[in-house]
Amino acid sequence: MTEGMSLRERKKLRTRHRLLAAATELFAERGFDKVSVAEIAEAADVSKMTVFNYFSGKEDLVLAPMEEHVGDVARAVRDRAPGESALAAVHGQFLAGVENRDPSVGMSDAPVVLRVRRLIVETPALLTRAHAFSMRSFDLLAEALVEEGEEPYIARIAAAQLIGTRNALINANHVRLLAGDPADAIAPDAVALAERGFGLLADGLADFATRA
Amino acid sequence: MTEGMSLRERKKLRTRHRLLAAATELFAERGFDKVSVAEIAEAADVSKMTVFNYFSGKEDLVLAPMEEHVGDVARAVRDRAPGESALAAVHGQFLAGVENRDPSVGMSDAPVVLRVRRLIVETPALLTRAHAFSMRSFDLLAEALVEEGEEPYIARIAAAQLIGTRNALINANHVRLLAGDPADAIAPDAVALAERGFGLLADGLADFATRA
DNA sequence: CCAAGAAAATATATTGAGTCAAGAATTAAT
DNA sequence: ATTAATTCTTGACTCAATATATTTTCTTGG
Repeated sequence: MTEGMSLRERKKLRTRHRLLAAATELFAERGFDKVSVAEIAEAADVSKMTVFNYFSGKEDLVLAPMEEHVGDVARAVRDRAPGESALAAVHGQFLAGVENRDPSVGMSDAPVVLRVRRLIVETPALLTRAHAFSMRSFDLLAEALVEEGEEPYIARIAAAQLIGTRNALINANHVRLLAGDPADAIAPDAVALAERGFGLLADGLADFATRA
Repeated sequence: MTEGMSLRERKKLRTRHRLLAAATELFAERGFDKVSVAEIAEAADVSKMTVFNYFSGKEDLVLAPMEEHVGDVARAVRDRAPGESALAAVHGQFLAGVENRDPSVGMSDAPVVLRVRRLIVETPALLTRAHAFSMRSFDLLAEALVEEGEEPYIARIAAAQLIGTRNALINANHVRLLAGDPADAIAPDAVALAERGFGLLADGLADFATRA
């Protein structure tokens, strides 16, 4: 696993893991805001500055793993089969994630995932940062659509609709997981809600919530 | 305008305006991050703590005026005519804003508005905070839809689609205004793009960006 | 009109996140 | 092995934000 790495690189990786472990431990114990970066540095036996060298902010000590998924949606659209619409690609990628119980679509009930998730929802700074990832996800999707020849402004509108829908679906999963439901119990509902949510997008909101 | 206010209240309002003016001035001159709150306090002839007494953070010195509009969309939906859909209400409210050259839909080319807008887009901290307002806007809209009897998860999905579309339209306006186009020049395009964007939502994305 | 009480502004101190310039350690090249 | 280039680490610093105590300013009942 670490072969082909220089001493420097191996050390770096170990330090990174020490920092993540120390931070998660302390945050889970006392909450995000009640732990200072200095304490984390001390627990991982490095200087405060080194923490910022490895992570671009205190928030990233929690959210770094999530960052790898910002390109998922755009990739799904780029890689879609001939004849498939962007919406179908996004829908399909979501369903695959549900099937795999993937944390990136809010479908893992692993204790460590839930603990981190709980930490995120009850910490405004983390929610904000998580939202920034979603923004990035949106940008990448819009870019992918533009590269396919869609008009930029239209691409951005469609991307907003697709990402917004997906986020709402992920959120619904989080709500249920944090309420204590096991992933296996909510998976069928997640699939059904996705059908309706993306269905709304496919068929239109024209008559939605029409006042009596 | 200020009748019915005690001397204290009038003074308070004036101090608030002094602070906003001083902050905007300094930020425009040297950039958000290069100005300290202490300097703003000094320029407005007030103590540092008073700044935090009037505004909940440095960011609000720029974004406070925007906060008043977080409820606009939800209100438009609540107040819509019988027979009108939620989408039509949001669309209508947007068109009205375009017509009035309202900054809240990105349609004012007043120099001071443009300066603030430029400041926001080039300052990550401000973008983040602005995004939080949009989040609030979304929550309020979802709430309004739930109160009308829509299922909560569906309401949140629809709200995400509506707010996302609207934000993308507003963004398009900002891009063009910052490129130097006058509001009168972009208004017709804004109306046309809204037609297409909300049209996408009304008629569905089913065939959008289908791969050849 | 004035004195007592309420509200607001100020001065000052503390905490904690994030930046910077300079030095220490690792790697690569001669 | 010596040196040069690169990368890591650090201590000292800046600044936002909070907390506390003191002073100034406004209101109001007698």
